[in-house]
Amino acid sequence: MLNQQGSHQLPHAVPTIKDVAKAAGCSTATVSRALAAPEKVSDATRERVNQAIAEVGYAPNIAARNLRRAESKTIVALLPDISNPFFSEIISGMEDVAHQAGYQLLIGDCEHDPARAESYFRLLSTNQADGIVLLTSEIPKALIKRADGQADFPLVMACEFFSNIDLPVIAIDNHQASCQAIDYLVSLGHQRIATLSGPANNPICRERLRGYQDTLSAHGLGDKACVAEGDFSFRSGYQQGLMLLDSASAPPTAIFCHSDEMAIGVLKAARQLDIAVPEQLSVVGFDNIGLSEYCEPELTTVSQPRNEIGQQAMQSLLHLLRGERVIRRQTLSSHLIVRKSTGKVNV
Amino acid sequence: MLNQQGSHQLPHAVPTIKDVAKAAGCSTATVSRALAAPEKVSDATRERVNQAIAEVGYAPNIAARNLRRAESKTIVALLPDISNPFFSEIISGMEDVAHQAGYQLLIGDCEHDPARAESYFRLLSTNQADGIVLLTSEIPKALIKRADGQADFPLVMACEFFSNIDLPVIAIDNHQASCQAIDYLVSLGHQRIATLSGPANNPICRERLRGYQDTLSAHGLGDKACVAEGDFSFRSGYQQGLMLLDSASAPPTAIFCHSDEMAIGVLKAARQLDIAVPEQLSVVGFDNIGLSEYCEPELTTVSQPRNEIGQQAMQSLLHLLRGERVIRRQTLSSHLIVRKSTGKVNV
DNA sequence: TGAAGAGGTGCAATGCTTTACATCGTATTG
DNA sequence: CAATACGATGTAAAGCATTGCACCTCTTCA
Repeated sequence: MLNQQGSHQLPHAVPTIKDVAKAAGCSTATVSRALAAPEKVSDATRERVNQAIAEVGYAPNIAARNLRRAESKTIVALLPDISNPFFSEIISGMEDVAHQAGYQLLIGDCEHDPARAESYFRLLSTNQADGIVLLTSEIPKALIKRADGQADFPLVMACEFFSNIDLPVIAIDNHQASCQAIDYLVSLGHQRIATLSGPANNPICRERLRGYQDTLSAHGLGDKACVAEGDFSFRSGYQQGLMLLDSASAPPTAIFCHSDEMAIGVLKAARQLDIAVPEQLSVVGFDNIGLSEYCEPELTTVSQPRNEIGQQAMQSLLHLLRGERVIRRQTLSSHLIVRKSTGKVNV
Repeated sequence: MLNQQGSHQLPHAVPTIKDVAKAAGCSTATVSRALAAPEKVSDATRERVNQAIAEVGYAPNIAARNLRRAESKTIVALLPDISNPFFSEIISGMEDVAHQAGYQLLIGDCEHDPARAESYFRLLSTNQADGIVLLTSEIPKALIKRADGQADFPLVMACEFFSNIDLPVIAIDNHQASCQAIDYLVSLGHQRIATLSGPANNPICRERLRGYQDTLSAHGLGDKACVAEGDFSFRSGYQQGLMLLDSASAPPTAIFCHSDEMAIGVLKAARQLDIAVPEQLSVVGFDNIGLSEYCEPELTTVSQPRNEIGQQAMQSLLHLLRGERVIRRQTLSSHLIVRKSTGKVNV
């Protein structure tokens, strides 16, 4: 009876591998092989199978395949906040590599909410995802330890990292990038250099702050450090910018910001206070987002190879999934792009 | 033998519904029901099942569920370009509604490449996605007609639409939004008003252009129309801005742009040509992206209720998936936000 | 008291693909 | 020519959850 079904199928029934097998006059195993491992099938058969596939309009049911193979061919990219333009090119890099390898990318926006992060992690245990690229350190750490065996948990971090959990990390050297930016400001004659940091508990911000302190100290300016804390957004840049610049006693002549968005917020604060950039204030951003070339003045900023970070991160994760060993730390190079928001100090 | 497996399972084998059934002393059917339809199971049993689930650490295998139920609980959001900040809040709105209904959102970035779009559409026929929210009209139209029966193909459009294909659409009234912007510019005394449009074959741009023409004509300025074409990007705004403003014969005193990014590009062009905004040139953008409050000068722009558009679009798609009828056209209201990039004309 | 109904549960088929193992025929080798 | 090997294909058993149907027990009502 089962074998007869084909003949009374509803007109729009979705064709399965059985229909193809029947049309090609072979078994389902052969069809499956013709698709998954063409070299295991004779030329003639392969040809017939391909024709049959076209004829019946077959597309494999991926849920069935996933079930059988116990994989999902899906990777989750976990972001702190999708509206941050910094991530779009990283995603693009990840997507390229993932697609090439036959994987899908599921973008998970945590919106700074641990519950969301948890829900994305749950995809791993329900076989809905094979691995995760983590682009934020703002998640409950318990998730990582709990989730599976320690060793080869399919998880890599990009850009960010945890100070106390050992995971493969693909990122720039934030300490060095920061040193370079501060060095440059010092070379322009600045002495009162403030930093507008991201969240203080964020490891990459800590590294950047270390670089800041170290460089100031190296130039004998260690006691002039001045740090404000923001959250990477326009708004916090604007608010903290007002605060830093409006202080009665000697305001900074340069501000190093941990994101371009905050830097642009600072530019707005400066305009509002009638402080000319770069004549009276130098501003340095971080990330080189598209906008940084179009704001006024164009922004001096630290550029990260975002596309490459995305690609490498995905590459590493794929290695992990194949059971291969993976380099624990891949450091890509950043560089300072000098535009028009920085200038010699005006005494 | 099969039934014994439990006792020689590897320590890390993933528990299945069978393990739960065994631990709870009932059948798998009961476990399944306890999860999917708790009211069909006695209180005592439900309690035992829940305990058993916790005990063995069970999580349902979603691939198996999807296979059996012939659904994926996944919705694709198809974007023209993920790096465009305009979309992030729409995505956020869609995600909220989708999650609430137990669906996942898969973000598909077409990158203006028809092949990519096609690959996302293919997810429908392979049971990897249940429906699509289309946020771009830049895809091969054949995809839509081919994909399935005409009637209730699970597809809705948001923001954009096709001129010749009837699909549920959730969007603002672009014609009216455009009229409002131009009216405002005319009320400031502008006569030479140019439009920097998005791609000319884009239906929403056409609507906006119609609004532009209609409003000019209504004010007896029909012959002063001047249209340039961009692609929504900073860069094209900058380039076309230079072109419009640098022309020898009477340059426009106002430019209405079809995206905030282009408007910001125009601002840069104006700066470069030493044209003061808003004293010598008024600029209006479209979309009210976060940045528009932080550029110099702050941008007058048309605001779309992006979050709401996303929510409604997802809501409509879910209706469609439940087989319910759906309103063909939902028009949400936009409004003009006046900031500092527009002013009275200076003769 | 008997019949009908309702609530709770289990059995087993089903969804579709993959793959270990068996089979068959032909080619190769000693 | 016999023995072996190999290539091509088929058979059937997973993989896991869901659900139609059957069954049992206990009420409830006539």
